Amino acid sequence: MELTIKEIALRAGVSKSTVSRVISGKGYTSLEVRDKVLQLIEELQYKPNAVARAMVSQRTHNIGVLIYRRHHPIASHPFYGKILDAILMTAASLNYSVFVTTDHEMSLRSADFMMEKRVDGLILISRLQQNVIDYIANFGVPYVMVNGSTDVDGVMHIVNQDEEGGRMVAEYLTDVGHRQIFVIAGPQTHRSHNLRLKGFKNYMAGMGAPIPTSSILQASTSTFGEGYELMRSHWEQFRAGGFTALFATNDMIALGAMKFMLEQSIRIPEQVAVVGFDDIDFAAMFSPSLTTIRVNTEEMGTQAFSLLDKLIRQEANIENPKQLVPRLIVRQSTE
Amino acid sequence: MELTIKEIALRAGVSKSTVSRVISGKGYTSLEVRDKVLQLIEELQYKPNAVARAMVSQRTHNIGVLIYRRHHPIASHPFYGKILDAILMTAASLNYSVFVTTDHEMSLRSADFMMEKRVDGLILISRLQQNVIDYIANFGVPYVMVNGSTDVDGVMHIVNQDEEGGRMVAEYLTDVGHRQIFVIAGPQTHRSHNLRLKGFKNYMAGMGAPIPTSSILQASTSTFGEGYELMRSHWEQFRAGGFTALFATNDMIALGAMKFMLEQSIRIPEQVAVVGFDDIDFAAMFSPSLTTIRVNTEEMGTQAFSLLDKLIRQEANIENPKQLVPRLIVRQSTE
DNA sequence: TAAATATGTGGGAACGGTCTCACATGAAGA
DNA sequence: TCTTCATGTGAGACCGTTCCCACATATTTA
Repeated sequence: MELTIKEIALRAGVSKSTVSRVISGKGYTSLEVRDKVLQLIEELQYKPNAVARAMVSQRTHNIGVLIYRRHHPIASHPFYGKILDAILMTAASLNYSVFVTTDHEMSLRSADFMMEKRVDGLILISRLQQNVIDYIANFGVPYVMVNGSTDVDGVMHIVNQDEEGGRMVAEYLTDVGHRQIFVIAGPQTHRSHNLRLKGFKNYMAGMGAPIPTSSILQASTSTFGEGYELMRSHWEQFRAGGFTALFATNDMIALGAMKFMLEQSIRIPEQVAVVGFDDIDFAAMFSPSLTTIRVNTEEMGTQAFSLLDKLIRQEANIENPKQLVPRLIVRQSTE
Repeated sequence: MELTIKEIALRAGVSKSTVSRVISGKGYTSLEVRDKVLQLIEELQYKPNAVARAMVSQRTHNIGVLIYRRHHPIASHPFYGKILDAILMTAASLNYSVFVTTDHEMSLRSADFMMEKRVDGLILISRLQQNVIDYIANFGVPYVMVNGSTDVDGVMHIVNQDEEGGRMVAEYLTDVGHRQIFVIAGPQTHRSHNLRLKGFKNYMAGMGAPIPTSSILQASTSTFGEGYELMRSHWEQFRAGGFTALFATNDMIALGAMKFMLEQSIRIPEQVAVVGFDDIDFAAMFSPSLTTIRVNTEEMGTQAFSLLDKLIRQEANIENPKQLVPRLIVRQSTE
């Protein structure tokens, strides 16, 4: 049925051991035999069976990416999708194949599946519950977390310097003269939103212009719709408060808020300056384009995979990853 | 080392055949033995080894998604990413795992890899060259193409009714009074752009208002940047021609063109009405939101996988998929 | 010249499952 | 009572590789 090493061996008049040696390049083979076998492989389009290979080597050279989500699939998510892309690229360059799965929060189904498929390692993106980590750790598969909702002791975690990013926003906005700044903060259940807010607040307090709780709106999801809706319902408060700038802890929220304001013919940045966070593709495309803090998603994906690879290869002295350095990108929404 | 069926059998005091029977539910097993084995499996957290299973069943229950790209990874692409998401969902519900790979045009590296991994089937997204198809077909693996750059004889192809969509745009724009319509057409190398343009032109000609070649701009890529750039370089021509509407054969181009016009303080839709195609998420978020033709990407992904599953299961009488029905979504950019 | 080493090859166990077959036993049908 | 059949179990081949080991032969080294 399937074209096997045995068939090649038969045609070449040698044993399968010899063919195996030619393919792997390990051990001795005469030039004569090598040429013959290689030619046969080319001719018959023989592809080694990675399944059988995994069976004996106990390594599949496959990894799994688990993306946790609340309600919707997010492989196409403007932020997480970028990270995924980088993982895909890096993995391919190191000859790994990648299973991509999304799962409901708390569900172990995907994780289960990946265990059965005997992936060499896992990358966990976004929110991740303790039970999932326990489950995976229990199974003994190496894993790396990317931009998780919380830090977990002993878990390798690739994250951005979110607190520093929040500080940068505050520094920039005050530098260009803003004092009355309104904030829409993403879900408190997520680490990055909390740290961004923290960095921002701390700097402002340090400047002698602390942000009162009343100027901070708590978003329940970090979506465009939520940003739009919160801006709509609080516009009167915003206007009355004499605010000149808005900081949203991610771009999606910022963009949603902007959309509402533009519909009300509020001029950005003249009446309201807006700063987001993430630098998703759409931030630059929006009109006006959005000033934001760029999170190096490509580096996140690359680092996550490289780290996982080290873990898989059981390299010695693996260091905890350094937090990624964010960068302020000034665009039309503030100047 | 690994927890195997043999170990379970040992502890339960039965043979591995019996354990296998309990797990698969095939054949007879006494209630007593069944309970004991099941309890042991639960207790020891035994996960059947899908690799070994694939070895004997000659079915991996894995499929591969190949996304071809020109220059950049596109798992995070606003259009293809949506299709990918739908595939991921559908596949998961049918207990398949999905390898996602992107590759350079013409490269067979990813395809090769998928063959070695012995995927049960392949889904090919976007552009796809004859050589890749030949290569895969030669290997005898079932495959389905989604929104490919060209139709290929005998290849199952999930596509949108692009020509009909183009017609809908023309009908709508003429209905609301536009006669002087400017067009930016995406790359001629892609089937969908050609058909969208064709449907549009045919309707206009039928209305006695044919579109002269001079009002059709040929884009070399279907990107935001290209839309922006083409609009910038041809704005004078546009203005002088007395055009009142713009049709771009996809949303990204349309959005790019809009971005330029908004920067020039051109009012949309009062001065220029704009219609795109695809209905990517950003279309609704942009300000003004974009009137467009919705392509049912979710259905595309779902159909693609369902079809592939039928092919894999060698179901009888598999019909060629029906083209998906597009829908006009009217938004702020035209009214 | 004998022993050690380099070079080349094949046999067969192992990886962790599935599945066919043979073989029990007990109950039902002739 | 003898056959038939449903129920329950275990032995062992097999899937396509890798890799260890045994065994040649040729080439060095002592």
